[in-house]
Parts: sequence; C-alpha cells; structure tokens
Amino acid sequence: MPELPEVETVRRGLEQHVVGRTIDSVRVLHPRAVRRHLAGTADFETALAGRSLDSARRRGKYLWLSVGEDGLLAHLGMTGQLLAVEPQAPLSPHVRIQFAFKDEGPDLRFTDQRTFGHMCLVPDGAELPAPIAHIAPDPFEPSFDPVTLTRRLHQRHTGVKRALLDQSLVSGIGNIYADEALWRAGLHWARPTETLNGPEVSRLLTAVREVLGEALAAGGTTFDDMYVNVDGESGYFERSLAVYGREDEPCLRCGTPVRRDPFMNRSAYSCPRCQPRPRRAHW
DNA sequence: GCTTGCGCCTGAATGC
DNA sequence: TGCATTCAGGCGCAAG
Repeated sequence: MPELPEVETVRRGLEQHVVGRTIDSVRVLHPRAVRRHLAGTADFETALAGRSLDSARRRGKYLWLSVGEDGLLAHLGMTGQLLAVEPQAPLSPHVRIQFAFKDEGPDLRFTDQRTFGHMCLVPDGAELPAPIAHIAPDPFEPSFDPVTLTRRLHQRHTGVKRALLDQSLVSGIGNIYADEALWRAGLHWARPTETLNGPEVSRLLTAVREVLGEALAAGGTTFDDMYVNVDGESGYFERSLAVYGREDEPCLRCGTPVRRDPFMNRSAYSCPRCQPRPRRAHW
C-alpha cells in the first residue's frame, strides 16, 4: 500500500527517469483516473503535450511533477503505480494513463487496478498545489512542527490511530505504519488523544519516524505486488512488520498473540500486553 | 467546527 | 463446481 515510504521511493524513481524530459503525447485510457482534473479528459491530454517536467516533489502520500507554472499531481490510492516502460511494450490491463516522450525513451504509465488513485494538472502554488493545501507536513519535512502537532492532538477528541491517519494533522501515515508505530510506542490505537502526555507523544513521533525511515530504506512494503517502484520492483519491508497482518502470531517483544480489532471498516493490529486497552477509549 | 461513516473499485479469498 | 459475499484501503464528502 502506498504510504510515505512507497511514495517517496516512486518520487525518486520519477526524478531519475522522467524529470528533464518533454512529453510528446498523453493518452487517458480510463476517465476515472483523471476525475479530479475538472477541465476533463481531453483537456488533460492536450494541456500536457509538449510540456517539460522540471522536478518531482512530494508531501505525505501526494507527489507532483512541476510543469512550468503548473503541477502534475498524482495520488496512488490503494493500487496505483507509476512505471517507466519501453514504448513498444504492450499495455498491461490496468494502465489508465500513458505518457509518451519526445525523446522516444521509456513511457510513463499510470497503472491502477482499483482506480482509487488519480492524476490532475493544477496550478502549482508557492509551496503546494492548491488541491493539497490542507495536507499537513509529513514528519521528514523541515516545516514539520512537533509542538504544533502535540497541541492539536490535545485539542482533538478522538483515538490516536484515527489522528495518525488524518492527513491534515500529520501526513504520510496509513494503516500499516500507524499500527507499527503504535506497537513500537506501546500505545493502544483507541487511546484518546487528549490524554496523551508529553513523553508519550514524543515516543510516538520517534516511533513514526523510525518506522517510516526503515521502510523507506527497505524500498517500502509490498503486498501481492500491489506496490512496486518505477522500475517495477517490490519493496521488502513486509518481512519487518511487527503486528500488521500478523493476527494470532506471537508479538515480537513478549510472545502474546497479536490481536486484530475491527476499526473504521478495516483492521487495527496490536499486542494486548504491550498495548493495553485504555479504560476510556475512542473507537 | 469537529467527528464519524459511507461510497468509490477490483480481485482474491472465503462461504454455502 | 459455481455463484455470492466479504475484505482490503485512501480520500472526499455528507451527515450527525
């Protein structure tokens, strides 16, 4: 699943493979992939032809390619991939957008089985493209401020995992790394944010940074080949997961079987002993 | 204003 | 065997 480490891996691949090149033509094969490009499919195709890609940037799980005054914004959703593929290679079944380049080098192909991801061309703001102005800095950005985050956590009346998944509080964290960070910090996912003390918040932030950093070093987490980098290669962080997807398997710290709870129509994995359920909980 | 829940989507896994 | 159901998840939006 593309969370911060996976998206950053893709951004680096884009930097290597497409930045500095000029688009020749764009073909949208599934209109849903450009549903957030409000001017429509045809406009998306014509507006990008002949434009050069200046840089590849990222905030949280969003990435964008600077195109002059505009930004080609992408979100990978659940199953999105941006692949550099030789132009003569046949189109795989889930290719949604195909970018061909003037230099006749590799295409950029946006592939997305479930079409939760999307791309759009938008004006590039001073710092961020407008559609993602509400996305908070991720924990690796210079503008990330732990003091502000701590204050906002205390103002919230919700569970700590919900807060970690809220991209307007802190970005880049999804279901997998939220569970992993909470396990490392020894905090239960339903712990009310307003009851977290200073040391607990800093323990949590340290855990978040560690988990994201280690996953990035491993090239991300790949399940069922649903995430691959621009070269089509899988990450190998899955083997390092402590709780996510390990229901009934022993906790790596204490051996207690990992528990899976229903959470927001998905799952929360935790160790019942290392992460005791709080008396008061926000589900 | 803040919090919560739904719909979108496909294919693998599971149930009958 | 084959059909139906469930599940996975991020995001935006609507409802409470």
